[in-house]
Amino acid sequence: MPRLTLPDGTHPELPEGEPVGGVLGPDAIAARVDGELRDLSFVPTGDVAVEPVGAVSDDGLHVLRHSAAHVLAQAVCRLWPGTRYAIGPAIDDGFYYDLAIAAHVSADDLPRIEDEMRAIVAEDQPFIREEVSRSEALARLAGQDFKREIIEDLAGEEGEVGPGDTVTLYRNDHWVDLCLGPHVPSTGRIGAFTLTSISGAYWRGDEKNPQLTRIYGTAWATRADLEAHLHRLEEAERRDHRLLGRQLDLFSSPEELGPGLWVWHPRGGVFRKQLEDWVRDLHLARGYDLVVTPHIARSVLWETSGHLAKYADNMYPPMQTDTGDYYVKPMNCPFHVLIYKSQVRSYRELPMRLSELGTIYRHERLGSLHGLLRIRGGTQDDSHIICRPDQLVDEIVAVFDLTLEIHRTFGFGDPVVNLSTLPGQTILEPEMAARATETLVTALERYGLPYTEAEGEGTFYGPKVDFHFRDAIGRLWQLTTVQCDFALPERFDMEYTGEDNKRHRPVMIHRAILGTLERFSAVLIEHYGGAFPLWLSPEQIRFVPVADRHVEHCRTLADTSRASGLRPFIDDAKESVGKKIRSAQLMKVPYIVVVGDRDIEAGTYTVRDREGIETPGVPFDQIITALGDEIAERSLEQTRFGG
RNA sequence: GCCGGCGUGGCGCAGCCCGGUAGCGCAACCGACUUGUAAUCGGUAGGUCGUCGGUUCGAAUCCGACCGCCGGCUCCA
Repeated sequence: MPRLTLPDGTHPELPEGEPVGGVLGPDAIAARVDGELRDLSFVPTGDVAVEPVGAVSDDGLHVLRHSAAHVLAQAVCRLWPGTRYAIGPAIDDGFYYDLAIAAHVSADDLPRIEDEMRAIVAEDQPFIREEVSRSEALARLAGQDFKREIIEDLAGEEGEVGPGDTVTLYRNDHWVDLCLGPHVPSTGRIGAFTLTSISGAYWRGDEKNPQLTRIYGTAWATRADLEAHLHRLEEAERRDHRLLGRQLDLFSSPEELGPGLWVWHPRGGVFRKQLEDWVRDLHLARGYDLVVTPHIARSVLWETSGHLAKYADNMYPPMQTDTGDYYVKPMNCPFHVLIYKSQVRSYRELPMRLSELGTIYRHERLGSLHGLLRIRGGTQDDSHIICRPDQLVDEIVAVFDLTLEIHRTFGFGDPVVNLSTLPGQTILEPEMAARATETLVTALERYGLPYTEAEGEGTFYGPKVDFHFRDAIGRLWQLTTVQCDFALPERFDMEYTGEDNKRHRPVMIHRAILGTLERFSAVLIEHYGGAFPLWLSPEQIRFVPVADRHVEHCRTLADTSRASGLRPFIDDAKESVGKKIRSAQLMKVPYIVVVGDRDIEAGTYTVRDREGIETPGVPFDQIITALGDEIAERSLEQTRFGG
């Protein structure tokens, strides 16, 4: 009789041939047996450690969602016999299944599919695991050519599953799928789910392969969890920068401009000025030099840099002119190299930190464009640090430090750091590649940053470290990138004269901390839900005259505010006070001051903040001082005038 | 780029399936009210229905091409 070890330390014995589920209680939907995720129906052959897996755990949700994916495919097969099913994994927050459906199915059909899924859940069909030979699996899944391909591929893999080996099938009712499992014991355990969207996806993600219909859904342990999740989605929708950008009159992308290109309106422009001035000042304070470079350059520059060889797909096509072909820049680095090379450099000049808010154009795939997050024209806070090899680690560590300082200012959570190693296609010699990666690792360890490795995600000229930051509603955004480059100095034959009076090759660090300002602005808008901290707010204080006779007084207040460096606005529309308050709130104006007879007489004012909290009797210079302080501190909280 | 959905005054939408020369709300403008913390009332103006072509006596509506927007195309049974 197998002897079990349960998490509570007890060691019950399990009758021979009995499944582990029997001892795990009613809440378990799966089990962890000696660390492996298993079905409740798993029958141990010897002594094992067993833990119950409940639906609320990460493991449990994964199992639940994977099972829901099966039910989805099963439902579609019931509705449209002849449907071929490909893959249906659990993903973050949900699941999907890729299907070749024997009919044209659109979003309108989702409720129908959902109803069919509910029927299957109501039937409470047991999930039955079977281990069968490959040939039997092929027979059982006759006509399922995607499954056949997977089974045939498995046969080709070394080790684990050789030819003739068994594969696992899961069956509920008469519907069979090739699957490793595990699954919930029966369909009745899939409680709270809903289908969310439908779209196309290629078989195995390759556009040369046939296109399948992908149906997405989400599943949770309880209805309350599902609803909370749907709420989070709504919250994300409310924060959508494309929507807020229009509502707050920040920017737009008129069709005449072209896809992925944006114009910034006055309100967006003043926001960007604040951001840009601050970033530039910060760089100057950290020993960077500001440079300015043009938007286009001759093709020879891009030949030397290697962009034309490796990056041409992402560049706008060349323009022919009387002096040859010119390309619009997709990166700033070659220009900064030219600045470096404008003189003979001494070791004493290094590190040289060249910084620019450089506008670049990339011909991104049409379908990948997305608001300001994925654009074809944008401005990077781009710097290139050119240094001696022995300065490299210190310089990278300094970049990490600046990165964290900048992101703390915006109130992001702790970063998730990735080290991306080189991709297959690179212009680097293997030896240089190894050195570059090693340097980044040393810097990460020196600064004490925990990181995970992402293989092959680096750029064509070097490996990189990326920082992802968590926003106010828990989403991660990749913002900062730091790249270590031994290739461009070589290609451009960059040199400096060393202490030994000999010529040496410098090393280059590419880094963008905010990334693209457009993209970063979008992230900030979503992070703050459009309610910017005062220092970034396009409009900082709005004066609302109660009647026409108060407009003049508002002008005086606004003038004083402006003279103190604030951005005021007077709403003298012929509307009710209530209406004007409402429109100010909708524009997320930080402070509203209603001005009427009472205030003018008293010489003090009532301040209303974004929360709608009103504080009466505040002297005007106190308002000015307080807002000045809030701006100077770049505070993330509004001033409480009540004390 | 590929697949699917969508494209109607500045914005959000109805009308399209079952062709017969466009409608609502907000915003804008004008007028009245002169107002005290999230929408005062009344009126006016504004669209050749993304573009081009086709079918038809007649097209926002049907068909085709193009342009644009949205979602997806990585997470390996």
